[in-house]
Amino acid sequence: MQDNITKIFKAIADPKRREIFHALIIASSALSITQICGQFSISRQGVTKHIKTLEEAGLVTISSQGRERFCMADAQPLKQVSEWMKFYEKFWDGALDNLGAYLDES
Amino acid sequence: MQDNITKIFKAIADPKRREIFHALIIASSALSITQICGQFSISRQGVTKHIKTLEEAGLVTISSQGRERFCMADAQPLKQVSEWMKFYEKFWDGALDNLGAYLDES
DNA sequence: AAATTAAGCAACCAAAAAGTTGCGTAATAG
DNA sequence: CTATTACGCAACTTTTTGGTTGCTTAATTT
Repeated sequence: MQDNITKIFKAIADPKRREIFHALIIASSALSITQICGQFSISRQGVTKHIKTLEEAGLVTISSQGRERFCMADAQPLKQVSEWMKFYEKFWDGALDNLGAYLDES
Repeated sequence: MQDNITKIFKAIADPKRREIFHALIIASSALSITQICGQFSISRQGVTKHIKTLEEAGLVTISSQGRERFCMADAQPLKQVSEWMKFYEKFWDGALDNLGAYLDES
């Protein structure tokens, strides 16, 4: 499909997916699909699709128990985003000065 | 359209746009649309559209000079991404321990 | 055993996104 | 003045995305 970091970026680019991810992060336990549905105004299948996207990005892990599928957020992949951004931080504010710093270190 | 941070996320979610942004960041001067085109295998209009998306996210600023439009990257909006991520950093590695830290500070 | 519940799958739909081509126009070069 | 260049605009195509509904299956309840 697309490379890993693109999957992560795309996953968090959607506001509803960010909401779902957030809900899972702050949940005290893993949540089933139905439990997640309860918090949002979209259909179960809609939620399922978002969860799948998040899962493929590694931002959600799922463990099946009986007929239920419990979802847990995993923030780890966001490290990759952080890594990606590290390069560009040099260019925040007073781009020219920091560009100098960048050139120095290379 | 959509809120500001979503625009930023969406802008950088596309790999070609990340490439263009990168090319602009490391360029020693502002680049015209045509100059940017030279580095990528899509049509000029394709580039123009990507530039527009980046511009709307605040990641590119444009100054017109005669018939040319010179583009410059601005990394500043990425700060917002960094801000957004700050919350989730607590949950990297050993989620449980860090969750404790999060609960303490709230 | 029958009814209910949790969820997957597939098909479908509408809107957005990524990209193209064609044409017009204003600035610059010859 | 003419030719060329840099670009915007508009229309159009294809893919992707966000979302839906209907149906099925497998676990649970009652």
